[in-house]
Amino acid sequence: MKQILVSDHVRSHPLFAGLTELEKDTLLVQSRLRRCTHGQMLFAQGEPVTHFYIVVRGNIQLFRTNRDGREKTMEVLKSGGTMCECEIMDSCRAHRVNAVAVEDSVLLEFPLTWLKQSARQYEAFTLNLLSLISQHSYLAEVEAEHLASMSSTQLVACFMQRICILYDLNPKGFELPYAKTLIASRLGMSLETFSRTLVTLRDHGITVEGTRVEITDLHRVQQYVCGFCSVAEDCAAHQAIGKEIVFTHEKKA
Amino acid sequence: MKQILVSDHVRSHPLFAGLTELEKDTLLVQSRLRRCTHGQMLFAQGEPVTHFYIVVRGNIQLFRTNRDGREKTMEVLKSGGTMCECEIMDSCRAHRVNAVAVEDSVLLEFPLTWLKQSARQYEAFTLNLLSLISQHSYLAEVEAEHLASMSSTQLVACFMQRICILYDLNPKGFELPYAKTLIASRLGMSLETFSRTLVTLRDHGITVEGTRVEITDLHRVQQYVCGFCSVAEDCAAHQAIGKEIVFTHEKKA
DNA sequence: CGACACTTTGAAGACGATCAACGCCGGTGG
DNA sequence: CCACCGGCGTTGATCGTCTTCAAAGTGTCG
Repeated sequence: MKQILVSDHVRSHPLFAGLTELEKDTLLVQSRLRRCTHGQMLFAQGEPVTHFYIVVRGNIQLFRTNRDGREKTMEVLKSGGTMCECEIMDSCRAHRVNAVAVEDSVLLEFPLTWLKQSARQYEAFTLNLLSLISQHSYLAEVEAEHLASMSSTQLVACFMQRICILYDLNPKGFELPYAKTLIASRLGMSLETFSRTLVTLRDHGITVEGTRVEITDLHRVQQYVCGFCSVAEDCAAHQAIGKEIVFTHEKKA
Repeated sequence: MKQILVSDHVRSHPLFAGLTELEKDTLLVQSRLRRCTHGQMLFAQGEPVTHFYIVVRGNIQLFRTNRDGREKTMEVLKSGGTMCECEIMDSCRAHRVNAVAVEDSVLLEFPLTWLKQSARQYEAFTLNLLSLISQHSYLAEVEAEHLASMSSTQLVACFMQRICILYDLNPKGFELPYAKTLIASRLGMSLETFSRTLVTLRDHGITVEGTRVEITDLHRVQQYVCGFCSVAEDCAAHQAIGKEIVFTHEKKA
């Protein structure tokens, strides 16, 4: 029963768009469901790449570790997120990031060769994969640009907007989906700085109390954030991608 | 004659690896050679995406413009570099960057549909394209991380190493391939800061006089840069990619 | 020679990281 | 039931780094 639900969700994943149900069966039968508990390591930097993953439930943190021992969170994947497609298609042997479950999570695990073979075999899958990686690449670019051109406070404001769309939260009041420490790390700033921005944000249309967030003045927020964002449709892009990847619930058009 | 030389170069481009000469013919016949002069705009942010490009000669600057009018250089493409594959595969209609020729340059121009069709049609091409985009995505990630974790001086030192490999320059003495203003913009720092780092770099094994650079102590440079670089084989990765993409001259193994 | 693009250098200021102290909360064990 | 602890977040003070503004130096080309 549970298994079937998961399958249904995964079947509507953009990666499988344009495939027949039969083809999806063939592809999905090679997957394995994997559960992991809060704090569990999925794989570590330097370990051989063995699988491709789709997150079904929970949040997975991807991060790198410096020689100094400093950590940088590259990404926090939610349901629908994918892992390792780049490493696999790039024929990179060793993992370039660490992956750890932020909370109890469920993943779908595919053998490495599955991805390469499917990319060869199914035209639609190929294009979906290309599209997925392209989007990912684009987002990375935009993020790098944001990092370079926006202040901490703007970064956080931008994050709040995205989180809201990505997790389908009500802007008028929602809870942060994960710890502030993780968010700060994700945004590449210290926890202290992050904490301070939250106070400042009140002047820009976002009120935060504990883990509760309220976007009080969306217009002001957008003015504040997007003035420094060179990509006009940036937030729109984020939205689109968010909607596509979410498969826990349909969003109205 | 010239045309033939260009073709030869392009034929050995990693994008066409694994294709028969006949297939390459079919693919390349759809391309058009395009020359552009120093300062010429290839396309601008917001304009519709119409072509895929491979740089044959010269340097092309890709940059974004903020609402503030601030510019951020995303990339400087050299011969062998490709443009717009992400926009095309992502089915993004409008260009997300501006492209301008830093110097007189030559490009190979393919219609938009060419890329999508070729990706559908030739298995090898598909995988090459996936690999290309994956690498690109990975580099973007690494760069974002560098930006976040390294000092300006370290960034410049890292840049010097890469430039050296990418352009096949002799570390014991070479000229910067383009203006310092552009490099600074590429590295996301102000020209003034860049200029100042060059003085500091002397203490870390790199001497710069005008546009002349000499890496006097490679070991020291690497120690200085890679200590903060979380990806162990980072520079190795850059190297590999550099070698693959260069097609103006073969490098010894 | 003078105009202009490019680069260097100096001084001031802003921003974020770091260190340190403290408050809050949930869990555990006496 | 209370005391202690550890994880997490806030707040304050300080310090280093990078940006900005301003001015002057260098080079090339007409």
